[in-house]
Amino acid sequence: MAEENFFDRVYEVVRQIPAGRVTSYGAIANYLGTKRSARVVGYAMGASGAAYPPVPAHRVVNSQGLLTGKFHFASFDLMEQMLASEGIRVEDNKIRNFKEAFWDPSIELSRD
DNA sequence: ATAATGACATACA
DNA sequence: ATGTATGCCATTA
Repeated sequence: MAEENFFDRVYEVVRQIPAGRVTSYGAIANYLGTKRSARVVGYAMGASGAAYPPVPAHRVVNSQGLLTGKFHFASFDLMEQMLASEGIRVEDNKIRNFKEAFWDPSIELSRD
């Protein structure tokens, strides 16, 4: 078994994302202290399919609010479908109210 | 151990 | 604003 410690960190944070909110890979990486490893966060998401409990990877987008990982889901529409189902407005693979729906772990999880 | 890849981010033209 | 280029960190081959 590989050291999924880092992945576990990512999963744990992503799991704390409340419904109707989204965050960016960089924000998660920043919260973990490895803000440079935003790519690794995305990589961890790819392995999230083998993680349990499953993580709401659909709530994780890039800094532009773009659904870059939708092509990695079971179905392309699945990601935006989930987001739309939680109140997230998605237009052209991008989150419209991204600024409103953005959820920063380093802030939200930092409130005592 | 080295090289290549990747669901990102930032900088520059 | 858009496209190209480079950097970063962890995983896989």
